[in-house]
Amino acid sequence: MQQSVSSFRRKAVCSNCRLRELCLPVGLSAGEMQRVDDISHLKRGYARGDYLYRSNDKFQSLYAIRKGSFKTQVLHEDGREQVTGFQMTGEIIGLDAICTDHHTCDAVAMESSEVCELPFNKLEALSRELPSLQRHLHKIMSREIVRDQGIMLLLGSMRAEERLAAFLLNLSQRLAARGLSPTQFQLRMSRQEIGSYLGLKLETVSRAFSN
Amino acid sequence: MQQSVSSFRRKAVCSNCRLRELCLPVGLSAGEMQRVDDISHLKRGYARGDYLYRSNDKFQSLYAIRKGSFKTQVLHEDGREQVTGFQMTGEIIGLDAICTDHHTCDAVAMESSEVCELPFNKLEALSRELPSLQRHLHKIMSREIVRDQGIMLLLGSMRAEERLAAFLLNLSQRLAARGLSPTQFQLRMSRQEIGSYLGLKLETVSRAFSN
DNA sequence: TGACCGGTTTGATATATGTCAAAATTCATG
DNA sequence: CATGAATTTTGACATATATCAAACCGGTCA
Repeated sequence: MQQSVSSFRRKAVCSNCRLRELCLPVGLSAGEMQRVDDISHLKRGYARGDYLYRSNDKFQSLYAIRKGSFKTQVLHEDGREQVTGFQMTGEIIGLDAICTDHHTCDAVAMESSEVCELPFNKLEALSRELPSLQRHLHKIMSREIVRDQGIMLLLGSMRAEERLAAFLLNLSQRLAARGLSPTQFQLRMSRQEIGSYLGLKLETVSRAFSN
Repeated sequence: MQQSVSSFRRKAVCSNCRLRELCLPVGLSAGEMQRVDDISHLKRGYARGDYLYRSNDKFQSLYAIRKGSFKTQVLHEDGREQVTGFQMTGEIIGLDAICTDHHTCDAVAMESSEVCELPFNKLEALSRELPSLQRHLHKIMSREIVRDQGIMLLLGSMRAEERLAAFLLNLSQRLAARGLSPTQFQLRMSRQEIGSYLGLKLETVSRAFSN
């Protein structure tokens, strides 16, 4: 298996989720990181189409994506759906649920995926002890707010081609940040899903690609 | 003045900002509330058009709106602007700035307004001591994320009239929650601003109103 | 191999919203 | 109270995107 070496290293320092390698360069010491790891559980075996959580599910945990990718979507009562994001390795999902204690969107795996479950009560308790964890958590939430602002700008004031360009650029940057090729990558999402995310119909997305 | 009685009460229990009356029914004891109040400063005298903060300003504080209302907007380099929200009494703004330590949007007063400044470092320190404050802060951030999801749904999949209806309904609910008339109220924002918020041109907003 | 199936592309046309311009209204100011 | 500026409404028309339909793929499975 291509993972045996890193698995070994993981065993040595991080019995559980190997969160250190996700969640970005955060100013946590090894010991602090270990404590976060101690409260988290690895959950594997999500296949394309599997739900990580559904709207209205009781809120228990945040999830750090360890492998694969997910989409999040909100559903209007009348069946309309809006994809609110595509999340990849190292990103945290579930933040929407804190305010009502229930999830307000669905999270669906887009490929074979694994996550680290982070029980939120424990995370809160730990972040009272560890100021740098506390700060990190706040930054993650704030970053999500800023991301959302960007999407509002996109949906509110860009035309179809610009939206698609912005989307691809964003994807490219996030891939590059993970050491993957920023110029060549496979889109895990359908035209339909991209369209929902960008506020366009799939035909429009398709045409925007052809041009 | 219509405020003299409550001013007196304020003096007695809350020297500073009278935060207890804002920021919603939060599970803080009087003593805890007092401690939050102790770190906050009242800032008054914002007139229509005044900036509370600007994009790229160094992040210092969150602001609880104590009187009046603000709009927040992000600017695209090419001059396009997108209004990302209209905030009223009791709402907290500035959360976007945590992640980069700089504000990512402008906040502009829409009428004569006052805010309580909440220095974020102190707020974080205090929330390490007071779990219920910590939880409250997380809920506020999460609520903002959920609000943004709702706007994405609006911008991504509703037609002009629906957007306007959703906007007015939301406004009405927030006013009602503050004990104001939910059926009759004055719009403090221009057609242009509403349009920017809803991803529409002002003429379209105007027409949607007429129909 | 061939038939099927979901997803995608392409085409023809419809429609919602944008654009530009003028009239109407409201607001500010002297 | 009068004047002009700013905002809003209304109209005629342009256009980007949606809609509907058909053809085109690329993979899966018998």
